[in-house]
Amino acid sequence: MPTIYQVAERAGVSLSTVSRVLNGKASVNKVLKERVEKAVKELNYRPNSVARSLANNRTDSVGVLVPELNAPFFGDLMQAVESTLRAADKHVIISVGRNCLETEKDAVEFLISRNCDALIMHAEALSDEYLLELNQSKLPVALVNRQVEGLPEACTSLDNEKGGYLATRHLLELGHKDIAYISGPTDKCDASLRLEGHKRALSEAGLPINPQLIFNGDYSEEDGKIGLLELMARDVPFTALVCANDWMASGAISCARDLGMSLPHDLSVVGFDDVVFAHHVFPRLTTVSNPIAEMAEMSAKYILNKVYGQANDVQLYFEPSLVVRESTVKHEG
Amino acid sequence: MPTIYQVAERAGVSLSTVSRVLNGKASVNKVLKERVEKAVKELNYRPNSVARSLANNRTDSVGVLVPELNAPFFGDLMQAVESTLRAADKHVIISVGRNCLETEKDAVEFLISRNCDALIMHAEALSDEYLLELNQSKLPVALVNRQVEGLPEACTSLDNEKGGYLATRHLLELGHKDIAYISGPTDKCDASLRLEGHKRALSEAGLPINPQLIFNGDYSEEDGKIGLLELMARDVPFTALVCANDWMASGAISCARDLGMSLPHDLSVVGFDDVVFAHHVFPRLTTVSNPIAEMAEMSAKYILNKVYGQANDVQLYFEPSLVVRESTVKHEG
DNA sequence: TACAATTGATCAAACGCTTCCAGGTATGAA
DNA sequence: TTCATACCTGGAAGCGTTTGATCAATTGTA
Repeated sequence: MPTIYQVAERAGVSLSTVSRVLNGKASVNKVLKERVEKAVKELNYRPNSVARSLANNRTDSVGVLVPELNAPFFGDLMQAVESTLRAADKHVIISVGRNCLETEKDAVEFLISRNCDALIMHAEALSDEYLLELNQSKLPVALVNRQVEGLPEACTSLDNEKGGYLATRHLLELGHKDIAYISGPTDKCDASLRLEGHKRALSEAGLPINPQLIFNGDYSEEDGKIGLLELMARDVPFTALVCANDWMASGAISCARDLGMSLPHDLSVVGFDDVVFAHHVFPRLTTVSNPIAEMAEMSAKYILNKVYGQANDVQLYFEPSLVVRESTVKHEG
Repeated sequence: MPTIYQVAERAGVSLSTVSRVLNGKASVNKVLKERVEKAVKELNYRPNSVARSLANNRTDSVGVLVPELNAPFFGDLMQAVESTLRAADKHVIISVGRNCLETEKDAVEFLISRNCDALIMHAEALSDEYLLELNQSKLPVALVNRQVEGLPEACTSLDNEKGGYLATRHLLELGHKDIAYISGPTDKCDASLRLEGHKRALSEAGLPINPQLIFNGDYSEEDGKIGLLELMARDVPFTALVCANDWMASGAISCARDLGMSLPHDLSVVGFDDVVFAHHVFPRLTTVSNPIAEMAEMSAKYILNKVYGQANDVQLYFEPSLVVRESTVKHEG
């Protein structure tokens, strides 16, 4: 591997000059510049990014923390972050948090020890205070799909309340009146907002909110199944079901089918997130789209602005929209 | 951020001593060692990984190249690589290749310029020669799910032929005799081997191989659909269908249903890979499991051995197995 | 007691780059 | 022609480590 010194030697200039040519900051005599460029080509020189980082105190790398890698939702997130950052010649160091406080902290420590210039995270267990302190003391932070008090400009988020509202209103418009709901864990902000939206839609339609028609799940496929069984066991009839994410919707649907129900006629189901398999389930899932890729892209752009002096437009709030497929039909009766 | 020098000062020793304590290589007087450790704690010192890399000529980072991030198959791969490497305190830099020669080369260049110590890749477009040269001249390489001539110990791979064989034999055992096949792109090794396996199963059963029952797809969901339509248009009857991956199987299944067929009775379908959504499709997909996570883990361990002096057992060849779900049934007749 | 052997600590160079500072050259004006 | 100015260029320090060479101290041995 040739060094900058060898380039300088070959071009017959000092290494400061080579450095200047490479970074294009200061102006350099045209003749020398060309000599340097020629030497760079001939030697096939590439700057050593480690040495550069040491001198610069900046690594051009961004840590990314996600709960897991093998889930469609986070795949979309990663994809957006990687391509945005890569286009700016920054690199992405990934780390997984497993949705667990200890692991998330570990992961952050790990990324810090790697001298990342910034962090982009989808962190669910870390507290607001921790994130605030991190952002102040150590390194800039961007949160995807989460609101942290005190970091308004660093957070992208979705109007989850509206999403819940859209899902339920869609069913109401189809004539359903008895609508069950399988919620995500209500200590999580997004889950409780989605539920709020559901309730608002019911209220606006002048319908009562029956707690017997609400089940609290944990966003897992399994809990979609358990939720449906539990709701049916309560013996309050319903013709439609809203699930707070697609996993639970899928679980509920396959459970319903196992019970011998014919979907969507016996039960209309709406999901949330529009993950990749939403159209693989049968009947193809009507769901609320979650623009996670755009949110992730914006988080990346925010970091690009904040840390690397770019000036991208950044949108922080996102609106969900309804994606109507085949899992919902008119209520006859 | 405290430096090693400040630790040395506080502990009243030279910085070389601190370095030795930290790296635990040379022996250090117990008293001094404790003083150093105390100082490290008090200052909350963490070694600067960039400076360390410069001095060591080693970054403790491994580049990972995958075709895409938002696909279940590669999510499993990434997950396995990340956790294996992370446990060894190495970090993972990701880069996407989009299955395109130019982009893959770019991605590799990018990772090289980032001074990775090694590369783990699921590369489909890069030639064997390129990979060989890369491995020899620049940095060690591990290939997941691919065989490269000249790099036997660096490649993990699946017995694709056997996978194709298992899929078709399963259908034969269910009494099917007219079995269609939607292949992946036959210039790809895995696709052509899967097809070989299919043919072997037919031959062993004494059945002819009818080219009219074979369609060449490109592994996309869309081509599953197109393939089924084309096969049906050829007017050679068949009661079962093997698809060379789950995406095409899913496409074929939803197309079949759109045509009014009742699955699995009108058509048994087998997929390949057992990706996460295989059990979301309806009927739940019978498929051939592809132990991509284990292969990825082994690739990571191989790198750990080769570059970082570990001594893990590494398995290079993997056997697929059949996962029977509900998309295949006995042929009546 | 004196010397050899061994242990352990320090010094200083090296890793490859950036950038401040000083000095040199060319340009234009007086 | 001379001097001030602006513009470039080269020298050298510094980024935070690691590590081989060197040297001091301690222990053991004759």
